[in-house]
Amino acid sequence: MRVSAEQRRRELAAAALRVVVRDGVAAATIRAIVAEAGMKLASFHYAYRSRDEVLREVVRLVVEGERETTAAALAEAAAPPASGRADEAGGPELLAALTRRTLGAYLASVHADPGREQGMLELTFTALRTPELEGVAAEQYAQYRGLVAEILAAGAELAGMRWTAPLEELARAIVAISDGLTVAALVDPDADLEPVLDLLVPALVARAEPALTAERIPG
Amino acid sequence: MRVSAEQRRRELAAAALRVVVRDGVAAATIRAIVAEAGMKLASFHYAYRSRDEVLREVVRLVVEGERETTAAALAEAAAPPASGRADEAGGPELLAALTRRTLGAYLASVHADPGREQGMLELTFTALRTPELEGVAAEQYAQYRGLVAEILAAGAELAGMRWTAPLEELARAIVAISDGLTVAALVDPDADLEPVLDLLVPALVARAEPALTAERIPG
DNA sequence: GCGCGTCTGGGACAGTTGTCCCACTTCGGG
DNA sequence: CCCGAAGTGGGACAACTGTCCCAGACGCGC
Repeated sequence: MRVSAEQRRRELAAAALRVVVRDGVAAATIRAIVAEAGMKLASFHYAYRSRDEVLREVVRLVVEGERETTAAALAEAAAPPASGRADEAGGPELLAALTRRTLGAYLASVHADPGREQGMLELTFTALRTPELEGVAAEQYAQYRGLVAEILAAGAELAGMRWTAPLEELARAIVAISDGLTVAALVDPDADLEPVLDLLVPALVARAEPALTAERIPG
Repeated sequence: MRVSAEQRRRELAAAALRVVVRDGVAAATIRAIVAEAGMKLASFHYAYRSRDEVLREVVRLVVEGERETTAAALAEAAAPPASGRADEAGGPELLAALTRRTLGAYLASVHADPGREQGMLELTFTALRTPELEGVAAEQYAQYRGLVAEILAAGAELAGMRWTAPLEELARAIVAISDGLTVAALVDPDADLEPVLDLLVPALVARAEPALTAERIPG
């Protein structure tokens, strides 16, 4: 079977991601990657120049994946409104519920597939230690913050609220909180992190106030 | 020069820690460790059975180090009271300042020596992936939480406050926050994390109330 | 139909790794 | 003083790594 180099690149990157998630970055050798992809060793250097290059691609792949997950999450968050929302629940309470639910969903995904987020953090650390991957980690996290900012904006709109702190600032805080929760969930999968969410979510929502909608301005 | 096996174990563990901090866990090969310690390769297997065994020892070493750092931090936190404290500043404000200062000091240490905390996280992740190191990560974080709980108790006492949430719960949250801030500082060393602290510290202090001291009970 | 460039297969290479071994040195107690 | 045990030195080993090479097979455009 003959496949284009571009197709091969994608398959190899996907295989590399699977290996990283399952066995960790350290185990993601070129041989392990091509085996996962069901290819021959030589095919690798036909598609990529080096191991670092695949890892860079993997990070890109992951960020893209998060983007899709985010989009899905946003759609889902917008779904349950049918049961009546903006009028029934107050803005702040709704925003808190949304924030809470989103963070909770993320945490559930970590519990469901711990290797995934651990692999991501391992990738980040590898990038930080590898000169050839300079800037990859920073870029990865900039993307994360951008995604979170989108979610924040969407959530506020949904709840009829307005953030009183810069979105980038809030996004940075949430990304940090997510990473912290991730490590906590990885190290101690049985721990109940709900109280931690209860502690942190209000701090976030405290940075929002009811938005003045067009309907309410006339008063 | 002839040294005892015990001495050699300590020196090797210390050398291993230096390598992990400077070059990462992946670079901490047996040869790199003995080179760092200025020993011969054979000396290693005379002191340790395997690489995993040193890593386990390194984690223990690190936790001990954190314990000392913590003790020093507690002493320092107790120092500035000479300028008048409990009476001058309100309990909640003081507790907030203490919390803020402690987290800030930790963050400063990450900026001062990024490799150290990255190395610690790498060690944790390695432990999570290595069957021979099962339980090491959980133990490491249990110790962390214990240390933080001590700091919390001391801080509350200093400020004449009382925590209204279980100490273990608060400690878990703070450890998670610290990890999140660590990753943020590692990935983007130039970022200003002060606003994030401003956001999170009040959430913690909100779980404290003025303690009823003996002097105030009579009323 | 066919030639040429694209892609594949298998192997080879040097470097590095963890582990082990055996001859040697050095010390401490008799 | 001297012998046995504790500690040291240097090297060897197989396994594994990233990288590279070259002969061959395939498919597409002419």
